Amino acid sequence: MFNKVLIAEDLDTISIAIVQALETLSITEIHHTKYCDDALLKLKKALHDNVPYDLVISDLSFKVDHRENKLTSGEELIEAIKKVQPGIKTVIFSIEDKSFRIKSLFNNLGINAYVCKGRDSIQELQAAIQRISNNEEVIVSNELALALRDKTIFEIESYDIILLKSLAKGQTLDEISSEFKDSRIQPNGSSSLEKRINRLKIYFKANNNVHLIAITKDLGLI
Amino acid sequence: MFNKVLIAEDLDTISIAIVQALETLSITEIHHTKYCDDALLKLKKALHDNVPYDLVISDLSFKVDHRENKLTSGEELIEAIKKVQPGIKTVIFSIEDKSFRIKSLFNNLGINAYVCKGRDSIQELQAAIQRISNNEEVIVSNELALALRDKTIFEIESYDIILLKSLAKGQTLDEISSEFKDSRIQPNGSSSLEKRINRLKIYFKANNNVHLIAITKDLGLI
DNA sequence: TTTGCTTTTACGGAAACCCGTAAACTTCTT
DNA sequence: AAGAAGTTTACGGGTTTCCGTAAAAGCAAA
Repeated sequence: MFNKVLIAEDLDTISIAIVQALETLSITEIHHTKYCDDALLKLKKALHDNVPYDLVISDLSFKVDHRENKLTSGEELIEAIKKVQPGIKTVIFSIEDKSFRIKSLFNNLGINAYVCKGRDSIQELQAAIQRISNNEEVIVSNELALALRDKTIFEIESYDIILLKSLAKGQTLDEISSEFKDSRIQPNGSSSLEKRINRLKIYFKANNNVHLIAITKDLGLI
Repeated sequence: MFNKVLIAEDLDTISIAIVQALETLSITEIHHTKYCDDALLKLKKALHDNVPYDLVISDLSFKVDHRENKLTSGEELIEAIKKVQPGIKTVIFSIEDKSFRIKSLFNNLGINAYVCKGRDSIQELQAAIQRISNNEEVIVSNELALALRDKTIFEIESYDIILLKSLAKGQTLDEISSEFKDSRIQPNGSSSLEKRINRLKIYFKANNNVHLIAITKDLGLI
């Protein structure tokens, strides 16, 4: 089992429960931060002092408040952590249940487990930690496993995200077209943009641009 | 101080912390449910047995799972509760921080306090409960108080919400027009709909319909 | 270099939007 | 009952989206 664990979770209510859950796993050193920046700092310090953490458990979204922070999300935090301590084990513990986003967490960040906050998430979290410490393979909490195996999930590129965000900002196709030309983003012909949007509309079963933006916003894609 | 309190909160991690917070206020009877339907049932039972609850603390959003539920949100739960036990005190404890929505909770549901889940929410929750038990007036957790006093907040009617939701569903103005005629919603001329949408676009500084929907979705209005 | 395939771009017409103006209808006052 | 004020609807024309077709450009294999 792990010895030293770092928790990044802003909600006081939740962090209490996580700490309790870890204590029952007889983990001796449990540290907790409410901000991503603090978590990275603690991790660097521990590494420097030769008493590194074995495991990080992080939320995805952190509330913004008066404090200025460099890292504003769990994704950014994990990315930064992997740069300074690539071998560390990571668990995401979040309310997010959109398969799109979770899939990208495994693919892009290489997390070891994803546990979805829910009605029995403490058990799931404990089980996930157990399995990671036994070096079992990547772990997804129950209901999500199915969604992720679904290979039909359309591969949305960052290009599509930029395009959708531009639309959501109220720009016309011509405006987006010239913006893309300025930023050297291709394809940038207004006709190609149309075609790309059309692909998205077909995939998401959207009647028109308004519908498309509503759907992708609901999915948390933009 | 209250004697008998009911908590409706789906996330196991959070409910643990709430229960602990209430225990330190020396509240003797604390009950907890993970589903809105169960909460209403418990409340009815207690009322029938002549040992009613004094206070309800509820989350706003509840995860959907395998179970079929009549009540799917904290709003619906509070509304149902007020029908069977109008005098009961109610607190909403949620992550939601959109002033539009919170304002409507006070106006439409008549809740006694709104506490926003955050980095120091346990203290705030305890303070709110204290104040309610002393019969002090309506309570909003700190940062929100300012937003709510802002009288400039545009009065969005339910008509506007329906209109925006129809747009977000991808319907055209003509489709919405005939739908409104069927549902006896007025005004329903496609020209009037345009005018109304235009008012919203001016208020929200939206360039076009796509932009308008993106903005209002971000605000949690739809 | 040619051939075939894919991607990108261009074009054109129909539909939906955007926006201003004006007519028709309500409602209220006198 | 007539007029004023406000609301709802109709209409017209410019812009943008929407959608099909086709040309141009890029690329790989022969």
